[in-house]
Amino acid sequence: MSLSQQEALLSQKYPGAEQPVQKEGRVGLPPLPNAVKGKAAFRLPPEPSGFMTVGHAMAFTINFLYRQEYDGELWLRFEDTNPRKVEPRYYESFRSGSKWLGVEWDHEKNVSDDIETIYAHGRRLLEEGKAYACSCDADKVKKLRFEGKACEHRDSPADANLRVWVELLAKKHKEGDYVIRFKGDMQNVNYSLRDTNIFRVIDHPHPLTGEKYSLWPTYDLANAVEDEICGITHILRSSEFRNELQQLLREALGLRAPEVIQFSRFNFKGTPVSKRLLRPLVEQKLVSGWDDPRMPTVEGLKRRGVLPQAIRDFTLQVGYTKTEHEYDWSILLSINRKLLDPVSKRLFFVPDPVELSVKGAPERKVTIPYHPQNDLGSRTIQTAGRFYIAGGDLKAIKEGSVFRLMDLYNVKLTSAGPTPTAEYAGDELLEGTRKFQWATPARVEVKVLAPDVLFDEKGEFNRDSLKEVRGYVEEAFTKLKAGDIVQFPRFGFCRLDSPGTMVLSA
RNA sequence: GCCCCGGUGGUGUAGCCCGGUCAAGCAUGUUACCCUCUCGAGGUAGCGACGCGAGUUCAAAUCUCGCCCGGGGCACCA
Repeated sequence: MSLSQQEALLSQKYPGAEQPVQKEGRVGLPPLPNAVKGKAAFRLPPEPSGFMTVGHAMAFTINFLYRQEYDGELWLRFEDTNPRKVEPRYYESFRSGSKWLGVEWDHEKNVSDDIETIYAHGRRLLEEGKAYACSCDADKVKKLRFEGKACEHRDSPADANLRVWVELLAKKHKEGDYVIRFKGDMQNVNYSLRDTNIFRVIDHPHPLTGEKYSLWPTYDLANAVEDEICGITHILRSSEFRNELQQLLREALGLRAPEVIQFSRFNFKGTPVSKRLLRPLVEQKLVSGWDDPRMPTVEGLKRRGVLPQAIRDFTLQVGYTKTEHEYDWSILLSINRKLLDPVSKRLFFVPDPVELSVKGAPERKVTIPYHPQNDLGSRTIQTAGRFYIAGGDLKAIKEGSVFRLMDLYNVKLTSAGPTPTAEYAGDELLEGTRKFQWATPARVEVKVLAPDVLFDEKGEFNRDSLKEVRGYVEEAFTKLKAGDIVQFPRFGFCRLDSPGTMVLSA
């Protein structure tokens, strides 16, 4: 059948079908399966074993956005069941980072608060013969697990297991002497289901509970119980977490099963989020710390002048998928620029400054608005015959040609030598003249740090990841407060980091 | 090795479930021009992609199979 015949048949059988409506692309995050408005609960489950990164920020944002959309509840829950990894400063990092981001949570808790409840569930598994105490050493466990064979402890009677359990709670056993294993299936293709450990002794003080407990639940049990306690309906998390074991534990304990939506980790090209890669940089002092503006930590991004709204908009725009991805900083920074543009004061910055004396320069007191369109106030500058302009700008100008000192007047370069001179060339705005920003002798010296990716394409540390540009800024710079972001025209948006030091955002 | 899960322009994503509206949308990037006393922001136009192969079908980015490539899991970590 030819196309025209098909069309004829179509309009005959289904009149109107030949004028299809354009489908609209999805805007925002996709709807959640089985989500009921007003009855959804989500969770932010960081392990406080490192600083909050963009990866966390994005995952948190997704959960928060859904909380808003479904009018649900959001838990900030610290997964602190490994006292050896957890530190107080990291809890705070997630709290302050989330606040900064604008992610508001309704409830906050630590898994370590609920150890007794988790013990109760563990005890039940033991009583019901669904778990057992095992004293095999780690190597033996591994070997038997690989072979798909059970050890002699699997069939211990419940009261014998309970006896060990009580001893464990009373700290009668050292680390490694016993573990509690959940009876799964020693033949399962998934090794993690072959009688996984759900409790182990960790002989190390916990930052919150001190020496009170030494028997700690592992992640899967803790999570299954906690999600029940919090009434979580939807779990949105990245795909390095497995679900089968938790599901089995829920069944064994009669707990509800939340919806689970998984997505790939949020990676940025040249800036991995992984602690394994980042820690050596900090330890070897290749970066100034975890809050270095090159770092993908929330503190790093903040110092770089990335606005919380930019992270939110970015997250909304890229969404989440199961595809592996490596984001380019350009999208985030582009969003950031658009947010910054209408609210950032313009200040003249002269990199690599060269002194320029202008003959016949009229003394002026110019008032220049801080923003070309929006009312952000203005500053007044007193000018005489001495200026500074950028070395790079000067090179672009031939002797005898005219350029304009932005927002001031025109000037003709009379000598380009090592001590360049110019002469006043009228106020009238001439079409096609180059316009350069400038500074007067009342200028302030600044250093601008320009962050770049931490790793090059070969995966090696980028030695050139923090370029430094020195120059002069006009006097109004002294009125800025730490954290203020301004635009240096023809240079970029910069954030005042510390006295005399700016960080280039983009 | 075993078990999952993915592959749409340089980058990110929409579309895939329910085949035709897709000679593939949007953003970023890039090029040119317009606007602007900024190389920012804004505007207009251009560039650029369905991993490969087979099958089903009148019709495949979309369904099926095989292959290739990538990621993750296989802890007394979370």
